[in-house]
Formats: sequence, C-alpha cells, structure tokens
Amino acid sequence: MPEPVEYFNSAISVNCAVFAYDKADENLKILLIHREFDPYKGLLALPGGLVYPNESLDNAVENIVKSVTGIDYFYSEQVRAFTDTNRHPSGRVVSIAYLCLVNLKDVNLTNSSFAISPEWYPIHEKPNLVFDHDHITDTAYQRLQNDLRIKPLAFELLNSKFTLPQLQTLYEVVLNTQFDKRNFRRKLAYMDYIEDTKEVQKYNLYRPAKLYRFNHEKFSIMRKKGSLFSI
Amino acid sequence: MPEPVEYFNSAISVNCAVFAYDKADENLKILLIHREFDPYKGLLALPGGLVYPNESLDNAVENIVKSVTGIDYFYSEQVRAFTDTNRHPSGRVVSIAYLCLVNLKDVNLTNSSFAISPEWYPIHEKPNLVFDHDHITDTAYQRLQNDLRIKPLAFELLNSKFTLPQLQTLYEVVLNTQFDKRNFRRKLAYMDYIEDTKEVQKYNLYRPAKLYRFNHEKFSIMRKKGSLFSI
DNA sequence: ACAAAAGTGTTGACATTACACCCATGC
DNA sequence: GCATGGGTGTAATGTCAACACTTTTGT
Repeated sequence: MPEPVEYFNSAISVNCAVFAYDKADENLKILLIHREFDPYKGLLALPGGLVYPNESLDNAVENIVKSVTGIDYFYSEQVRAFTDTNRHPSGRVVSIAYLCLVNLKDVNLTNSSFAISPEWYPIHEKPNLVFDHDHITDTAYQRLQNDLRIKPLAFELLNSKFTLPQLQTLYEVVLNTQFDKRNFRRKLAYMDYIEDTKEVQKYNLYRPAKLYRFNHEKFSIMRKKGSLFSI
Repeated sequence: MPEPVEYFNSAISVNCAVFAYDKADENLKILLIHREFDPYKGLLALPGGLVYPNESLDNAVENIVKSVTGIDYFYSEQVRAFTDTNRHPSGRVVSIAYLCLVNLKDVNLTNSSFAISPEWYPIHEKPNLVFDHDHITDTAYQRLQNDLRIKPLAFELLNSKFTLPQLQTLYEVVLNTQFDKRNFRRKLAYMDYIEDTKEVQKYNLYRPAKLYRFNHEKFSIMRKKGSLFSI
C-alpha cells in the first residue's frame, strides 16, 4: 500500500491505570489526576499523555508514572488499544492503555507539567472521568482481577515483607471474594518462593503475624520448570 | 497537555492474523499475502494496512479480511498494539493486531489492491515475514491457544454442523496436545448448547459420525447465568 | 466377514472445600 | 486474665485422568 502523507496525521497516547493497595483502609486505589490543559482542563482523568513520534511507549509510561508518583521501577503491562474515532476532540488519537502496579509507601504524589492534584481514589468510589477513561479503567481493573490469580502481582502491591493476613485481605479486596484462611495458607505453603523471613510484624495490637518475602529469583526458576502460579 | 501539530504525525495500521482450520490435512492455517507496495514489496506479510484518520479499526479489519477472503462476517478480537519506534521504515506506525477466525469453506482467496497472491500456510510451516509480523503472529497464535480453552471459538473454525471427532482433532491440532476421547466427549455432553442435529456425516468410508451444532443463543443465555466455557 | 473409525462407563488419584479450636501478644 | 487477631489439620466432596471393548458402516 502506498503511504501518502494523509495517513501520518494521527497521534498516539498512553494512559496508565495505576493501582495501589492501601493496607490502612483495606482498599484498592487508582491514581487520578486533574488535567492541566484543554481539552477537559481541570477535569479528572487517568494519567497519560501524547507520545512523541520517536518515543517508546514503555518510556512514556515510565515518565508519566514517575513524574506523578516519584517511583522509578514498577510493574506495567499493556492492556489494549482504545481506538474509537471520536474518543478525542482534537483529532485521531489512539490510546494504548497500561496497567501499572505500585507500592503505596514508595509514592510521593506531586504535580507535574500535565497533571495537577493527583489523588488516590478507592476503585469503587471512582468518579466519572473524561474521554473514554471510565471504559479504560474498567478494562484495566478486569485485567488486574484476571492476572492476580495467575501471576504473582499481589507482591507488587505489598511491601517486600508482608504477612499472610495482609496478602489474603488484598486478594479478597481486589477480587471481591472471600477465601478460607486455612485453604488459602495451604496453597501458599506449597510455593517455595514465598519465604518465611523469621521476623514478625511490629507495633501491632495483638499477636504479631509472621513476615514473609516473595523471592523473585526462585519464582522465575520455578516458572522455567513449568510450575504455574495460581490462587 | 498542549497538542502541537508535531504529535499528529503518526500512522495507525491494523494487521490481521487470520486463522482457518483445514479438515482435509488437519492443519491450522494462517493467511499470508505478498505485499503489493513498498516497503518490502512482494515479500510475505500479514494482511493489513494503514487506517484512515476517520476510519474505525473494526471497519478496517472487516475490509481487509473481506477483500482477501470474500467473507462478510467473521470472529475478530483485538490482540494488542505493537508500537516499537523502528518497526516501520516510513515513520511512526503503530500496528493494532487482530485475531480473526474464518471457516475455510467460505473463503475465496483473491488479489486485492494491496495484497497479491494470498495463500494459506500451516502455522508450523510459516516462512519469515516482514516488519515485526513474526512477533505479531506468535502473539496472536498464543492468544488463540489461550482463548480456545475458555471461549467457544472452535465453532468459528468449523462448519455449522460438525462431528465430535472433527472437533476433538481441531483442539488437538491447535493446542498441540492429545485428549482422551471419552473424557473430551463427556465434557461436551454437559454443554446443552451443543446440540445433536440427528443427522450423520455423509460420504465417509466407515461408520458415519453424528453431526452436532453449536447453538449461539443457548450459549449466550447460559453465559448470562454465569456458566463458563472450558475445555 | 472384515477393516476402520465411532461411540460408550467405571475406577482411582488428586484437588478443593468445609469446618472449629488453640496460640501468642498487649494491655 | 482477657480481648483480639494469628495460626493450625482432617474428613468429605467433587473434579480429572486413565483405561478397553462394542457398534456401525462400506466394501
């Protein structure tokens, strides 16, 4: 197919559904920002932005999340492209959505050049967003729910040392289900890459819980041997 | 974020991984074309093309597959976006990949304005393709393998009336596994939306197999009731 | 009658669920 | 010593995998 210039006048954007888990109030939260510029200046949206023609999307996602949260390294995966012709008032803008997971305690929310007043919202109290960002959010949340059961993503949302009650509550909150405590723990006991740190939780009111650690190296060795993660 | 024109000089393309199942030689096949234009004129590629700024991607996919195969309605789903900055020599072209499933007997391969000499290739004898189309093909095939187990996609690849041996062989070929005949058939027996047509296969050498039909309406009622498809 | 593929049930192994009490700690 | 959440095993059930013979048809 010949490529007349008229094809080269679309724009690419990324939008990031950034999730964090708040142990304090046991809520899954999503990061929303107020748009600094038109269209929809001042209104709530997912963090994101247009991508330079020579910029990689991974780079764009890193920059966006880092500029808002201050975090350097975090889990991210592409969800899918959102391509409705009329999704953006300024022209043809295809948005590639990313699911990002961060640890709340590493986050330092700051205004950036394109995102003011970033804030965490419990996923079930999310206000309406601009563009098709409600749809993107729903799709990303479904992906998170799906992937949480088959990939070790929970550990991206917790501190490197965590307790089993914390882990179980995280699963229950994100998946909106209940797990039997003993069955849940038995399943984890088979996962050799979840290690007892021999430490216990500090500063808690009653019996302190043991702290565990997710060993990424052991997990990737296990995975190469064909062992699958499943909750 | 302000939107200077420099953002609006990327192009969007779709690429279609079109799969069909050939009962005759029991192969899963993928549709490849020779490119009519530069870059890579004459070389093998996935069917696809640049998308007009006001054109929906679903439309683009339909046009492409119809122009090559003559088929009007077929199953398709987005796989994901391929976005490497250097994937296309003519500039920034983001490709959105689609998985398409067609019934071989409905197909009439014809040259089109952008695709010459379309041909079916057994997926395991696929030659190397241009751009990142090998990568796209791998990803789409993995998606097909994954979805075949949890969505009723096999019926998109078979005639509306099919036999259980055909269905089982299709699963075995696409997933590259073996199933126990009795276990496989028991699983299907629980699916009320797979109906006995009371007809049998004609013109076959030995004992004729019963013909079944996938009832889409019954399936979507079942699914609404929460029943999940699984092989 | 024979060759070839279609069709059919049962059993054991394993995985999943349901369920109730003792333990460790801070106050 | 009491209040609270942390931590532990067993039995029943359901699911999945293994397995061999009879039936139907065309020639």
